[in-house]
Amino acid sequence: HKDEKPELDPNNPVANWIHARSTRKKRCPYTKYQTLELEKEFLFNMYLTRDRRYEVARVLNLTERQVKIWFQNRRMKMKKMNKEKTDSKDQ
Amino acid sequence: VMILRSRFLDARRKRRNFSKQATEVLNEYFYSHLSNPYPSEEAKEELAKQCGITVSQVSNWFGNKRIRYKKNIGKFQEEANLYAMKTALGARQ
DNA sequence: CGGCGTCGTAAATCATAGGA
DNA sequence: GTCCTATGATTTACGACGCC
Repeated sequence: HKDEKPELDPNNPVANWIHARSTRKKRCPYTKYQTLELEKEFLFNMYLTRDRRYEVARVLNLTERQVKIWFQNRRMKMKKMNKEKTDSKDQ
Repeated sequence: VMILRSRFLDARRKRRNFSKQATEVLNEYFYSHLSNPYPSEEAKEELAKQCGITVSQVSNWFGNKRIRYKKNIGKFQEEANLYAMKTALGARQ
C-alpha cells in the first residue's frame, strides 16, 4: 500500500500544528478598573475613533494596539453572545 | 412555563463535565486526526450534534485538548494508544 | 500600500466540578 | 467538609486574509 497523505513525522504529531511565535507577548490580564473602563467605552460606541483610542490607551496605561485588539475581541464576544441567544430561542 | 424556563437557564449556568460518551466521540476524532486536529466548521457541527453540545463547546474542547496534549504528550500517551487501537479495530471493514 | 475589519486560534488564566 | 487536579470557559494577542 501507499502513503497518500504527508504524515510528516509520526513521532512528532504536533509538528504540523499551529504554534504561536516566540516573539508573541505573554497574555497579561487587565485590572478590574481597566476592564470596567473599556466596557464603558464599548457601551458608548462599539467602534473606536483614532482619537478615542489614543485617549483610552493613555488613561488606562495600555498601548493603542492593546485597546484596538480589546475592541476587536469584545465585538467577537458580543457576536457570540447574540448567536447563543438566538440559537436557544430558535431551539 | 416560567419555572421550566428558569430551571433550564439555571442548568445552563452551572458548568457540567461532558458525558462519557461525548468525550469518547471527541477523543476519537482528536486521536484519529492527531497530525491535524482542526475540525472544519461542518465537522464541528457534526461532532456537536453527536455529543449533544454546542459548536462553541466543541471549539473550546479542541482548543483545550490541543494545548494540554502539546504541553504534556507523555501524560496522554496511554489515552492516545487506547484510541489509536480503537480506531484501528473499527477501521477493519 | 497601510490600516482597521473579521475569523480562528494559541496560550494563559479563571472558576469550579468531582473525586480522594 | 478539605484539598487537589482535571476540565470547561474566558481572556489577551496574533496570523491570515478581506475590504476600502
